This record gives sequence, structure tokens and C-alpha cells, in this order.
Amino acid sequence: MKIELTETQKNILDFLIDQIKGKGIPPTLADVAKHFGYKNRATVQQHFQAIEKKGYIRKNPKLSRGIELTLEEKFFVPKPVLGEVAAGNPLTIYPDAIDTIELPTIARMPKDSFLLRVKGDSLKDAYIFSGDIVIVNPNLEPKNGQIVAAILDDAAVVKRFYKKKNEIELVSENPEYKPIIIDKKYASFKIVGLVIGVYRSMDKKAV
Amino acid sequence: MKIELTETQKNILDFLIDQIKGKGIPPTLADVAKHFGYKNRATVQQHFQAIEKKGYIRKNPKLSRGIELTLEEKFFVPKPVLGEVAAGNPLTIYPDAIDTIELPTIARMPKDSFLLRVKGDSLKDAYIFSGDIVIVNPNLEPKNGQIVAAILDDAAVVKRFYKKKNEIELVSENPEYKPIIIDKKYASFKIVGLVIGVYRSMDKKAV
DNA sequence: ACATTTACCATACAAATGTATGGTATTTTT
DNA sequence: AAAAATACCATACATTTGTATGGTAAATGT
Repeated sequence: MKIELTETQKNILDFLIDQIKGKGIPPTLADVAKHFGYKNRATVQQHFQAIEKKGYIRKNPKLSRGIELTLEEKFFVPKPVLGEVAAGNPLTIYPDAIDTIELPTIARMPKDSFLLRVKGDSLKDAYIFSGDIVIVNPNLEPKNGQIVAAILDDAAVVKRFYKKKNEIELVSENPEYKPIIIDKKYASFKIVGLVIGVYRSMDKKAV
Repeated sequence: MKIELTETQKNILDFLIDQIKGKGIPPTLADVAKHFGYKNRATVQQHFQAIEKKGYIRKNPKLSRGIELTLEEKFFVPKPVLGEVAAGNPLTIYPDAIDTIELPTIARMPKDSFLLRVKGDSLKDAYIFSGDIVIVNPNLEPKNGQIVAAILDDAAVVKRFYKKKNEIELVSENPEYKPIIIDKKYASFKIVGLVIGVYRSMDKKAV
């Protein structure tokens, strides 16, 4: 349906999305021009025209900042650049560890965070279920008691984090599960990031 | 901390929030003037100045639509105008029915939806826990198998919806709970809306 | 080889936009 | 009773902003 964008157009669209998601308000032509080092607004104008023609955006003519994304009727926009984005991502180091990873964009998500779609029920002791989306920030230092996403022994877990003297303890919400103690034995242990939120879409669950 | 707003200022701030949340982009002075029937942009300008002085908004000077809400550093903004806003809302019909309702605003939510913060564990059979946010769309017709928020007998429930010949059945996820059958006996039954999503913030849960 | 698309530049212009200033009437505070 | 805040109006002005038009050079498609 949608026609392919060129590299430049993709970059501009990405910047557009970034601004809308991050700042909450679409940029002006001048904003975009400045960001890409264009000396001229008309350049951006023409790119927007091209992008609009390909169906990715809609313009409210004569309106300042009147650019809308056609993409999102929904909460989550499956990023078309998924493959490439994941490549630059901390997660790629463990591409197989987490069952299935999708990187949708959610509005107003902190810029440095990413989303993981949880598949499998291995995380349900943290009230997180298959199909849920966890919002993970890899740049936040987890404090004791916070929930982290971590990899150990090729499995992904979401648990409460406690740092002790010589070890790290990962505690489940569910008391049935015993805490996992991380010490030197675990060579393949890595904190992926701090889980700052969970989202679950009900849309498709109707069976 | 925050100084009280006047009635007019409150209305204008509400409209501002409405626009930012609903349309995704702040209105111009002219937009606001038009909406309130002011013949003059300067009137709005002055109201904004007053509202800014009281600390509710921030203005990026010289920037079109450069108004920001001071309110929201977070995902969810507990609406300070809750009472009044709720007044124009479908929910107000049952002001006491749902344990505690907060009407936070989330960016880029489908325009006609609203959020309910769930308090109390009465909804946990749908994997929804105290503190979670459910996203409810009152304008979508629930189909069989979808999750709805409903009011019956002064209690709010979130359950799977099934329409039968002469009755409506509300089924829990958890088989321990028996389905609720709605027939003519329930005078005070009302579907609030279709639950299209659940969000949970992990931020504050660190104990 | 020729046409089209892409990716920029420059200039010009009307409309939109934020802002400044001054004014009037009413309400609230002191 | 006087001062301050509120709620509007009008006019004027400099920018910002979107848009239109025309041009150049390189890449791509046919």
C-alpha cells in the first residue's frame, strides 16, 4: 500500500515523529531545516510534499505546525525501521535471549527508552503477562526495590532488583518463587534496563 | 504552592489541555479566541500571561503554539480540575460508583477515550491491579469477548463482555469467579465503555 | 538517450502568529 | 474609599510560518 520512502525522507519522517512524540508538538519547517542544516525552508517543504504524496503524513494547509501522522490511529506504531533500529540497540547483544522483540513507538515515551513485547509466561510473577509491553529504560540505574529486565543464562526475567554486598538479588513479586542470587557464578548475567512501565492492549485479545 | 485560577482562566487552561491532549498540538491565540468567542487575540494573550504567572503553563516566547503545560513531567497528569471536568463527562453520572477515579491525560490517546486509575483490588481477575490505568473508550460498541468497564449496583467491574439473547454476561478471566448475569433485575447497570488498554507505571512502586 | 525523481538552493509574498500598548468596565481585595 | 485584579476591547507591528515559483546538479528509471 504505502510507497517506500527514500533515505532522506525517512530521516525527516523520523525526526518528525521524534518531535511529535518527544516534544508533543510538530516542528515548523524552519525547525526541521535547522536540524538537518538546510539553509532553506523550502527544501523541507518539498520533502514534506513528497512524504505526504506517499501517504505517510497529512498536512493541514496554512496551519502552522499542521502536520499529522497518518500512521497512528493506534497507540503503537510498529516501527517500519525496526530491523535497523534494533541493530543500534543494547538489546541486539542478546538477540535470541528474549523470546520476541518488537519495537513499537508509544507516545510520550522517554526518548531513551524502548519497549519490549513479552512473549511467554516466564514473567508473570511480576504481573506481566504474555503480550504485554514493558517499557524499559537502559540508562537508568536501578535502585533497590525497582523492577528490572535482565538476562541470565539465556532467559529474560523481570524482577525486583536488590543490590547486596557481593551479590545481586532478583526477587519475584510472587512469594512462590525463590529469589535469584546473582554472584560470580553467573557469567552471562546482564541488566538490560529499568522497567518503568507496562502496557497491555486489549484490542486483539477478544477470542 | 500553585495559586488558584479564576473561573475563566480555568476554562482556558482546560481548553488548552484538551487541545494538547486531543489534537496533539497546542492551539494558537486565535484558536482560543475563536473558541471562546473573543473578538481579540490579545484577550487570550492576557489570560495566558495570568495563567503563566500562576505557574500552570510555560511559554516559549515568539514561538507559534509554544505553550507548554508545567503540569506534566510524567506520563499521567492527575487533573487538578477533576471535579469540574468530570462534570461534563459520561462518568459523572456515577460519581461514587468507581472506587476512586482520576482522570489523567495521556498524550496521543484516542481522542474519545479516557483513563481510569483503578484503586482497590476488585478488578484483579482481569489482570488489572490497584494503581493500574485502564484506557476506556465509551464510544466503541463492545463485542463478545472484549473487556468492558461497567457499573452495576454501585460497583465498578472490568470483565469480559458477552451478549446473549435476553441478558448480558460478564465473565471473569479468573475461573474462580462466576460469571455475572445481567438481566432486568439490574436497574443500575451500565456499560461505561470498552477497555482498550491497560497501563501501569513502575515508577513509584519501589518500596 | 531522455524523462523523472531526488535533493538541494534562492527569492518573494500573504497569512498567521505572538507581542506591545492603551483603553474601559466590573469585581475583588485591602 | 482606594488599589488591584479581572475581563474584555482595539490598533499596530515585527516575526514566524507556510507556500509558490524558478533554478541547478546528481541519481535513477525507461
